[in-house]
Amino acid sequence: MADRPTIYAVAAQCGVSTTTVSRVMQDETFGSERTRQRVLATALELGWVPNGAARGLASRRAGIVGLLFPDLGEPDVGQEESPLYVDQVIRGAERIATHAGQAVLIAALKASGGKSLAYSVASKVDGLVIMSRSLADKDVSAIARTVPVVLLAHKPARRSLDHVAVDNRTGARDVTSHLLTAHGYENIVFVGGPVGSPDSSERFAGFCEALAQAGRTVPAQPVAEGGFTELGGRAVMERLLADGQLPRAIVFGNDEMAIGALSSLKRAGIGVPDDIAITGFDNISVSRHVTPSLTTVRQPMRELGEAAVELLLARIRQPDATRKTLFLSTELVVRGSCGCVETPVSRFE
Amino acid sequence: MADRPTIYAVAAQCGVSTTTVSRVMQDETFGSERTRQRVLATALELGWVPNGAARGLASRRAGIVGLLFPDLGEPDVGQEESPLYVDQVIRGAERIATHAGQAVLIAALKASGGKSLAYSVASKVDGLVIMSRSLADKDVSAIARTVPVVLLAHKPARRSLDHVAVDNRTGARDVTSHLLTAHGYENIVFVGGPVGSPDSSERFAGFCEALAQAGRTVPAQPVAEGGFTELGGRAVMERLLADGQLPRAIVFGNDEMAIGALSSLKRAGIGVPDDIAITGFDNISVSRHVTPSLTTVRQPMRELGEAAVELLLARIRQPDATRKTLFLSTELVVRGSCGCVETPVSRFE
DNA sequence: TTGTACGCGTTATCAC
DNA sequence: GTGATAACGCGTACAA
Repeated sequence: MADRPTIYAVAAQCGVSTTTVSRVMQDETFGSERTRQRVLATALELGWVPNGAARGLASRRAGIVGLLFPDLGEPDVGQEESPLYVDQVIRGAERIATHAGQAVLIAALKASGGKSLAYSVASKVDGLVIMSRSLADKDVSAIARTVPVVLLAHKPARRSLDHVAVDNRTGARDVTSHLLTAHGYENIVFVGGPVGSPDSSERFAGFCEALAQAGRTVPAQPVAEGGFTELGGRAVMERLLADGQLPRAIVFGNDEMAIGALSSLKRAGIGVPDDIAITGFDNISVSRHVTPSLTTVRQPMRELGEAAVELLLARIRQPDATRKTLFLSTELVVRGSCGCVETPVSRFE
Repeated sequence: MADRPTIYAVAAQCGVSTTTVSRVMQDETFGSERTRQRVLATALELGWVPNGAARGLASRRAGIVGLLFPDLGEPDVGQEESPLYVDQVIRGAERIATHAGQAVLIAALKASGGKSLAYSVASKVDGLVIMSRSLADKDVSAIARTVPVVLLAHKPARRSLDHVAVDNRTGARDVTSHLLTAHGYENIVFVGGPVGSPDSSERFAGFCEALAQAGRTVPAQPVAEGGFTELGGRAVMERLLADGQLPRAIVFGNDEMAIGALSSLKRAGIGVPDDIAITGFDNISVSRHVTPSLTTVRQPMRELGEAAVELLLARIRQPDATRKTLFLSTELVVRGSCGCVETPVSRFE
């Protein structure tokens, strides 16, 4: 561990210049076969590995891409087996980066104080993928001035940054169309998230598109807003129940709200999907386990990670290319709450 | 993006030496308040961030720890939501490292060709956590000569490397004791994994300990070997069924085998747990969803990641401290297959 | 408290 | 095909 050998030692040992050693290490096809073998052999003999920092300094390339994501707080002991969507993104990013010979530096940013960590990471990498809600906009901007940045699932970026996001609109359209086409429900409504949420309005737009496509009346706005929370979904459902005018189906803006609604309906003795059909959005892990299991829309998190790194690598190669925005398709996950026959959790064989 | 400013630019701009700038960036309490503020202000103004590579080269510290894990191959489309245990390890490692101001570099190593990536990562970090089956032993040794290494869940390390692993023996003892104490089963047998697997023999040893503790006859060896696969578990079960001498309970060396056995029993019309009780080991994600749900032993993957990085940081601080091996406790996961009342998957509220 | 000057280990730019 | 040498940007003895 002490005194690691340097390129000088290797060069001296086998009687060539450091230049030659350096080139042999980088270029698979450099020099005469004899020189190559000699260099490689002594490197192995001395146990020499090129120093990453020195390499990075001289070549101005770290060979590392960074991934910043929001820290969701202390791990929830009971829930710790639930697949966090961030994990999927990490795996996707790792896959593409490795393929391109880049390593991946990851950092979970806490809501407070993640800032310095973010700058620290930024100084060590050739480029950065920043996930939504990891970092304040101004810090993102500052960092983006020092290193290429790709935004992941951020709200529509005003800046000139590359951006990868999910096609919320089509996802919502698909699930709504399913309700319309496969089940022929007449009275379908949409429950949105927080007012002003871009995700929510995109999903509402998709909902409307499906309705229009089917020749139905298109509402001007969501029938209610549930704030994207389970509690909010329950509150909305209680109100709808009180009104006494239940629709035949409800498209919720996300899974949490749908699950909240499910609990209200259960308590009220209303059957799902027989009396009313319910759908969500996101495909969070509990959606599969509620009763009935929730029909929803899956976000392709792994693919998001992959696409983000691909975009980033392209940007690193061509810093002046025009900014790109990529929308990935969602996938309809049909389960029981829409009225389809529930496929049981797969057992064996 | 072009021509990032250097420490010289900042020093010149605010009329101090580079030393002062450097110190202000590292030491929260350096210099007069006035100087500090001036430096910080111009750094912000110029958008200067200390170059990570230069820093690493000069200080001989990268501020990065690496994590090498085996690449499980192409993601399985259907299964992609299953929480991979590696993800848990990553999160644990990330948590501790971040806390210590270190970033985490991750790399999935393919069975073939992961070697060069491993060396590349090794050259960029201050230390490395290497998970079991990521890398050939000789490469681990070679890397360990250039940078501190902690082995994670490796088979008992012959080398003088720090090592974190799971206490298989106690886990197996716990689950066996549960069968003995909580249910009072008389005839209990153990089905092992591949012959020669250290994990399998440790678990068998724990099984025997529990038996001995309860004053039962201790077998010399497992009643059968199922190779740690679902198919193997099924084969073993078929044979036991053919013999006609069913034990009252079977402790399987891992979940896969237990699940294979479950399917055989179902087909044979034997009731679990009423006719025969079954337990597994590992707590893989499907264990929760089979019928009956599988009583098993959870391996604390997140804690493994945390412990490994803690050990690594200690090792980096004190390269010459004596080698440490850490065994983490497992956790008994009681579900339905042992005969306990099955707790339903938690719904809402 | 602050500044000078050297070294960290490699790559890149020229020469040969 | 190969070699000398100047960057690369920062940390840090040492000096002031």
